[in-house]
Amino acid sequence: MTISKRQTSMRTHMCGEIGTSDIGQTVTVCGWVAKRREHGDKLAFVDLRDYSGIVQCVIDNAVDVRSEYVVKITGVVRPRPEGTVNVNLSTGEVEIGECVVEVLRSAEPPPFPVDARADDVDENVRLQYRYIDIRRERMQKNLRTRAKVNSAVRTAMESQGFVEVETPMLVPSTPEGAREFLVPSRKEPGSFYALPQSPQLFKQLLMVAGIDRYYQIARCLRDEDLRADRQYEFMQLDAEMSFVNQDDVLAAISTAVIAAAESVTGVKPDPIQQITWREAMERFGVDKPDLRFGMELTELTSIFSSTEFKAFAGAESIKGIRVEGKAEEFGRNKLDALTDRAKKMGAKGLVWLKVATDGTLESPVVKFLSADEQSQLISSLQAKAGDLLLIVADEWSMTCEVLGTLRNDLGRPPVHQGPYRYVWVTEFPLFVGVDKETGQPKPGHHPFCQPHPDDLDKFESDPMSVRSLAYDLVLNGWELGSGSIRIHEPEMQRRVFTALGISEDEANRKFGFFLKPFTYGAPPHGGFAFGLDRLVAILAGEENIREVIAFPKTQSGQDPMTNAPTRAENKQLDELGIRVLPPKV
RNA sequence: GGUCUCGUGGUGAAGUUGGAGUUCACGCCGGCCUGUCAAGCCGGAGGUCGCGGGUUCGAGUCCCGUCGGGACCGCCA
Repeated sequence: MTISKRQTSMRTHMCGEIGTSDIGQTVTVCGWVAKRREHGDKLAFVDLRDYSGIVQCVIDNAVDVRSEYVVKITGVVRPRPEGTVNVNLSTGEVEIGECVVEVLRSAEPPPFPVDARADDVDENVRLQYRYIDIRRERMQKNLRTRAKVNSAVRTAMESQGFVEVETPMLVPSTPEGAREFLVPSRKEPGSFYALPQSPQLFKQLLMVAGIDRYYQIARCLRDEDLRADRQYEFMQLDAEMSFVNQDDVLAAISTAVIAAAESVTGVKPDPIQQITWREAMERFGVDKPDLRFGMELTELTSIFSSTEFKAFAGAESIKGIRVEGKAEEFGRNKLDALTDRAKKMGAKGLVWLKVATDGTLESPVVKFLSADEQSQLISSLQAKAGDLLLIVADEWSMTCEVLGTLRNDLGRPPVHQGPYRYVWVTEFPLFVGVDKETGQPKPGHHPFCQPHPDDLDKFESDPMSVRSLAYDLVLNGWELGSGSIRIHEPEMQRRVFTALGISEDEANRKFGFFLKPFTYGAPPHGGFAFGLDRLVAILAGEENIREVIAFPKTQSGQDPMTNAPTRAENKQLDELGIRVLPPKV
């Protein structure tokens, strides 16, 4: 026996799908009472809700049904009397009359309105009663959007020959990376599994294992502080491919992302453009540029090559942004706040100039700038009367970073506001910064990432300038995910470990179980993973991934509905060989 | 770990230089009502102002601490 998408033995129609074409039919609908309006002994209106929408049922007022009662209503679809059509309701041209009402279950009054008004309710209360919150249109839509994305991604991956393989949730703890959740072993007290931060190790081993193209919609867990775009557990499209170069991986993932976006918006996004990490930093000051607005960083270093102004003289990099028409709006307080922000990020200072109505510059520092410098500044930034100009002179990375942050602060629209601008950022540096303790370079992505073939000659002489075959996918300034071509040759891996200051002993100790399989014939391979929660949130028009997760945790990592995490029973702890320390005072 | 911010009947808010748990809307309970639709009218119930101290004749309001929510920084190879 098969069952239809909607019809069951208890109902013939969905509430929100009843329309004029059903007029005259006897229908049975099931759902929750959204609203009851009483009009004397014999007449009452009941708005019945299921996930598809709301339909008005005309009932005998003697029937006692109240908010959120679960009922089954059988009646005849009929057009509404003239003048009583409700244009705000998809079913507003019809109603169900001659109703027989069966109460399947009574209900307590809900703690908050089960409609858009609950958008203003304290999120903690919504989470405490999440099963009611999810009855609302917004949550129904978001969770169904999520399902559409998952489905589109699966279809796209499978159509490209990827094989879904499930990897374990109980894995060994790995020394690098994010803090892990640990799971105690009962059979071996004192030993622990970790919950996976990602299936990284396993998917690369699947390449050694000849799976060729692997994907998984994988749950990943990281015990790091939560944010609007971060939860302890989150879902990724995780993929890995053999015998590929970077373009192959980008093409495969682009196909999946574009399919996901199209499944939700109905519009197929343009091919995803690419920029290098260097260019992203030069133009936008961040490695996850938001391409929806301009205000790009303008290169000014050469203008001030022989300047008298001490703050600019000898600076490695001088850049500026033009904040269009904001000169008047930014008084002393706001400018001081911007300067503070820049200094907190480590900049020596922030220079601001305003363009007056006569086109001249106004600023405390203008007297230090030559007429030539001033005019070049105005022309380079294409400054016009009423503009505010912000300039930073510092080391290249600091200059970019500070202005990039100010650009986002001053110009960035909410993340979900269209248009959707996807971009691949490629050629990330292989090493980023230096470990404070060891003085050795730190991996930009992870230590198994393939260096850029054009930079191999600089590997030992100038490691910090070596690019990698690592890439990020960015949407509207949100990092969706990242990936790389991996190292598959032990010689190259040794060079990278050496540059990182990891000895052969240490490498074998930390990564042995991972490195050994590579000696048995590892194909060239690369992969990618991107966060589905973030993609769904943006496509659903939400600013917070909690809105697209059925049962999320609060910022402190708790679930107000289940009260997790809870204290373990002594009996359980005994069995696991665990003793809990008294709370720190 | 840090910065900022919020906490007042079930929900959302207002609450003035510190002066009685005061107010508004929704919801809830009861009554009226035959065309409403986030119905309308009448009546009613419902709060340890997150919690604990302090200042004061007097604290929702001021101070200190604490708990909880949120945003951000650190962190997230």
